[in-house]
Amino acid sequence: MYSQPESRIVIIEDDQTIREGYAYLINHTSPYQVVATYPSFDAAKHKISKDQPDVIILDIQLPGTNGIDALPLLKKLLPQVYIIMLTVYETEKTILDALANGASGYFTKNTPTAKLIEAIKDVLNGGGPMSPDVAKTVILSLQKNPDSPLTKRETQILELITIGKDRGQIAKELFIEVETVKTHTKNIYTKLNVNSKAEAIQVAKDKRLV
Amino acid sequence: MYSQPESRIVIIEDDQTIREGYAYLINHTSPYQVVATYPSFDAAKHKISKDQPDVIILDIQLPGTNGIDALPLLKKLLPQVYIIMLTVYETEKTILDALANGASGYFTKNTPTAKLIEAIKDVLNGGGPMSPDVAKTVILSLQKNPDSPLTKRETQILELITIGKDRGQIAKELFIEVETVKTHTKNIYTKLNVNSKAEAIQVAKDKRLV
DNA sequence: AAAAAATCACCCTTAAGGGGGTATTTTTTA
DNA sequence: TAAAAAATACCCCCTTAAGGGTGATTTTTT
Repeated sequence: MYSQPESRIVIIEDDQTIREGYAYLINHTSPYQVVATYPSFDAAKHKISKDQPDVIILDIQLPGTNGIDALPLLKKLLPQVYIIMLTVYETEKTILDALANGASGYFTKNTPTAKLIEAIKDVLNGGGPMSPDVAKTVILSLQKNPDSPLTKRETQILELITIGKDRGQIAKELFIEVETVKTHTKNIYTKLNVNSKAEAIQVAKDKRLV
Repeated sequence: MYSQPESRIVIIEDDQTIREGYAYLINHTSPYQVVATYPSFDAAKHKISKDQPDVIILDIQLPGTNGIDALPLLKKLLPQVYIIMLTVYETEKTILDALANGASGYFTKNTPTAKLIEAIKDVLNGGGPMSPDVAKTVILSLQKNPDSPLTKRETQILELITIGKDRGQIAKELFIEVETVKTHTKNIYTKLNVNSKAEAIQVAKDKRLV
C-alpha cells in the first residue's frame, strides 16, 4: 500500500479575506492542497487547466462571468473536475441552476471550514454534499402537491402529457383506449379549469401536480 | 428558559431486529423518545395519530402498503410530521418518488444510528438530510446535459415549450416576434431530429436538455 | 347500497402547429 | 478585423392532433 497523492484544490472567490482564509485552513488542517486561488473566473480561465485541480470551490457572485455561467465553461475545460458552490444566495432558482449546470455540492458562505473539508472528501468519494438548508430547498423543489384534486389515473395521464406524449402514446402505455384517455383529459381540464394541453401543463408545473 | 419537551419518534419497519435496534439506540443515546414502533403501515394507520409523532422513520419495503404509498396517507393523517425514509433501495426513481411524495430525508439502511439521530435533529430544524449517495443521485437527476447541441436561445425556447407555453406566450416573454420563435423552433427540430413539439419535449426530457 | 373512479364510443369543428424559403442584424470567435 | 455563428424577422400554404358535447357500462372504494 502506498499513500494517495494529495488532491488538488482551486478556489475562485472575489473576497480576498475569504479566499485566503479558506486556502490557509484547507492547506493546514486537511490532506488537501490548494494549488491556486483566483478572484474571478475570467482571471482563472487561461491558467486553471494547468493547475489540474480535482476540486474547484466556486463563488457565485463573481465580477465578470458569474459562477453559474462559469460552471459549464469550467466543465468544458476540466470535464472530470468536481465543483463545490459557495455562496450567500440560497434562492431555489440559484441552487437549482447551479446543480443543473454541473455543480457537485452547494454550501452557504457561513459554512465552517471543517464542513467544507468534509465536503471535499465527499465529492471525491462520489457523494453530493449540501448544507442542510440547501438540501431542504432541493427536496422542496421535488415535492408534489399533496392536495391534488386529481385521481391517481388522472395524475398519471397528466404526467404523460407533460412529458410530451400524445393521446395515442398514452393509450398504448397504459393499455387503454384513446377514447378513455380523452375522457380523462376532459376531466382533468375541468378540474384544473383549463381547456388545452398547454394550459394544463402550465397549471401542473405551477401547482406541482406532477 | 425551560427545557423543550422531548421529540416523539415512531418507527415503521418490518424487520424486527432493525426496528428494535434503532428504537433502543435512539432511546438510549439521544434526547428523543421512540413512542411506538410498527411492523407495517397497515398496522400503524389506526393508532399512529394517537402517538402524536414529530418524526416518523419509515421503511420502503413494507408488507401490504409500501412506504412510498404510505407517505401521502401519513401526511394526510399527520400533516406536520417529518418523515425520514430508510431503505435498501437507492434507485433514482425510488428516491425521487419518495421525495416527491413528501419525505423529508432519505437514508440507506446501513446508515449508522448516530447519523440517523443527527438526521432527526436536522429535520426538526427544517433541514433535509440525506446520505451522500442519495444526495448524489438527487443532484444527478437535476443535472442538465453539458453537451447540448442547442444554443442558449434555443435552450431557452425549448424550456418554455416544455412548460406548455405556446408561440405567442414565448414571443411575449422573450420580447421577440412570433416568427422568430418559429424560426428558432424549426432550428431546434432540425438539431433534435424531430418534427413536432411533442417529440421535442420527449427528446428534451430524455436527453436532459432543459 | 351508494359513490367515485375508470373504462369506452361517436360526432363534429378548428386553432395552433409545422414545412419551405429568404434575408438582415448582432455577437462571438479565430 | 474578417469570418462564422447566433439571433432576429417575414411570407405563403396546409393539415392534424386536439378539444367540446353527450351518453353509457364496468370496476373499485367507502
